[in-house]
Amino acid sequence: MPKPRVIYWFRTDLRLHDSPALAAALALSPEVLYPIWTWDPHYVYRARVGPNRWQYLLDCQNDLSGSITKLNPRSKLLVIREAPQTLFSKLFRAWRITHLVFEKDTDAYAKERDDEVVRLAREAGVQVVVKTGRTLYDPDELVKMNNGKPTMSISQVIAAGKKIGAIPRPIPAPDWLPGLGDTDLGFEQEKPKSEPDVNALQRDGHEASYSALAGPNADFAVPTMEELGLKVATTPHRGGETAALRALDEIIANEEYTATFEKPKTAPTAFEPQSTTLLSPHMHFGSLSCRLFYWRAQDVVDKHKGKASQPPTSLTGQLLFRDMYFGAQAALGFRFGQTYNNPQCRFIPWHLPSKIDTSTGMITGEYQVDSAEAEAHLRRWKEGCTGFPWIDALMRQLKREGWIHHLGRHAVACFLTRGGCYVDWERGAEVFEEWLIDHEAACNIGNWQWLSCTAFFAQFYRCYSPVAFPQKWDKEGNFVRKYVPELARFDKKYIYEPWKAPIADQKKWGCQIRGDGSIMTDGEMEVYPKPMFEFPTRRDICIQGMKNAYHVGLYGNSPQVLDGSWRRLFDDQAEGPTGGTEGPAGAMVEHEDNEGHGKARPVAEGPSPKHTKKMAAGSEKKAGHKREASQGTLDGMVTRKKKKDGEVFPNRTHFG
DNA sequence: GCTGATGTTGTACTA
DNA sequence: CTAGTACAACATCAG
Repeated sequence: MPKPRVIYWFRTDLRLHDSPALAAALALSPEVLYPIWTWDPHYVYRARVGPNRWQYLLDCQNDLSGSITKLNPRSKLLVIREAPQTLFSKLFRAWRITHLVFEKDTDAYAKERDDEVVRLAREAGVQVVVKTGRTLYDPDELVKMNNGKPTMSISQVIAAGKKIGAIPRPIPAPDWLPGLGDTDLGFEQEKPKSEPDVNALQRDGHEASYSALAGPNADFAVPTMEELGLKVATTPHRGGETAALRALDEIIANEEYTATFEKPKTAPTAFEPQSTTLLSPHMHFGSLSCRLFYWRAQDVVDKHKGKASQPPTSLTGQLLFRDMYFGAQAALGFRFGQTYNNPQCRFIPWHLPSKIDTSTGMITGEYQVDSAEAEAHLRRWKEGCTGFPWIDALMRQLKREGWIHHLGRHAVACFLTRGGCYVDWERGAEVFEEWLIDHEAACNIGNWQWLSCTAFFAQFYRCYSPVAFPQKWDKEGNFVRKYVPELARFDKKYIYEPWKAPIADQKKWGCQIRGDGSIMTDGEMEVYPKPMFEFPTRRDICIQGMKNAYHVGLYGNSPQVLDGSWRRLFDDQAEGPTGGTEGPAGAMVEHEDNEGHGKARPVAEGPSPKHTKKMAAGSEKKAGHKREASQGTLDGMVTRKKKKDGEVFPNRTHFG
């Protein structure tokens, strides 16, 4: 029996420690082991990735390659520049591969890609070994133990996890690796389609990702930012397993911090050092095993029984939330990333809704500009010139550094969606996807749904104020002073609402408050924009809009959402109709032009007559429900049809 | 099916 | 400065 010739396919597991998949590869006692990375055009052209996350990936790859070489001088990470879907068949043949091993990934795209690669392996007679290692529990297992349903609350995760059993203890890194075999390729590179390219703006140089299979020097080296044509990264955060393990050691060494950590009590205004661990980007790239993190934290908690914090607020609780989002994504697939056709998402008629591809039922990546005002709000939010220093400081930190505190994410997400701009959460999620170094599709999508009260969370009347909230954490405004330096000299009395400062003081402190962000300076004087709306007014409008949408009671898979007839159930100009004229499923709906959409007004108390008149067909009244009792006069109120098991996923459209 | 408590992370006001 | 309360009101969970 000849010894196995193994490809170990690195993806989001850029580490040697606690890797069940790598251990499984070594357990085959291979003759040769090829550690490879496939430079996937999906991430180069289709997924939104900014320079900071690219840099972080390269950090991880360089560190990993170095660590591999330390274990065997005749090995390193081989970066191969072709789509895995076209590469593998050729690679199996060229290197006479017998086994392909990789870590399981339940991300919607990854699942589709891996299914295809597994198919190619079968075709080539190559055995495939897949192991879980990305989450505490296997997300598919978690869903199974949750009665086949997406995990939508932390108690469901804990209950399902109990049924699965103990979270495995981490396994040590290998102390040796087999060497590479012959690395001749002997086949042509299939160049990927570079259009459409959502990342064109991330580059300022010539894009040469696919110059040659093994790179410009034919040595399989990790690319450089320059080579990829990417703009220079501005993040101070560096990736790599070595840095990750060092950071974890430092955190765990502080037993008090580790044992008593409570997320809601960590300051979103803290910087140098931050109040949370900053381990999330390491877990995204797999340069840190979440199970190593879990057990090192849990061991400290066990040692300090009694005074230690508990899930969900503790450190281990944060990891359980991560598993919850992975479980929801694993159950829903691509639908998880959009409201349209997602049974878990409440339907809210946000501004700037996604365009839908009617043949697939998927969002296209483009959106309808139903309101010029909302479009301006989105642009100013993204660029950090809303005129609210707390929001702008966070967005500027996000753009520059690729990371902001979890509660800061709450603040800007609430502000963009249900607590200010009434813009679709999918727009915000796209910006985070582009800029976060720890962008994890499942967690990002889940958190945006949470904050926008689309799924997971529903208390829309709890609304973050861009003034009161940061005041609670940082009375001096030091965070704002760092990231919005033009306000650095303002008195703390005005630091979160500088437009209230007298003109004379503004001049004295070297910054005028005027304009919409398009003017940055005026001679010697700096300029910071006026707030783009009066927040208390907008908050009230948004809360009324949310209340109204909740009353209408549609979900992403409601027939009226699928065919576009939902518009008839919402008042024109009440916050917020989209004013669009194209139905998502191509259904043209009669609809007056929403002229002057700038002036949204709060809807009257309770649902308007329109809602009582036009019920959502397919919904039914909840007789005797206390919500109806409290609104007794509103006889047409519609609520969600109670779903029974098996009804959650109507097989209405085809996916994948 | 009902009730009451709870839900990682609100605000504004009062005492 | 901190603790408690009303605000207006959602979904889930335990019993």
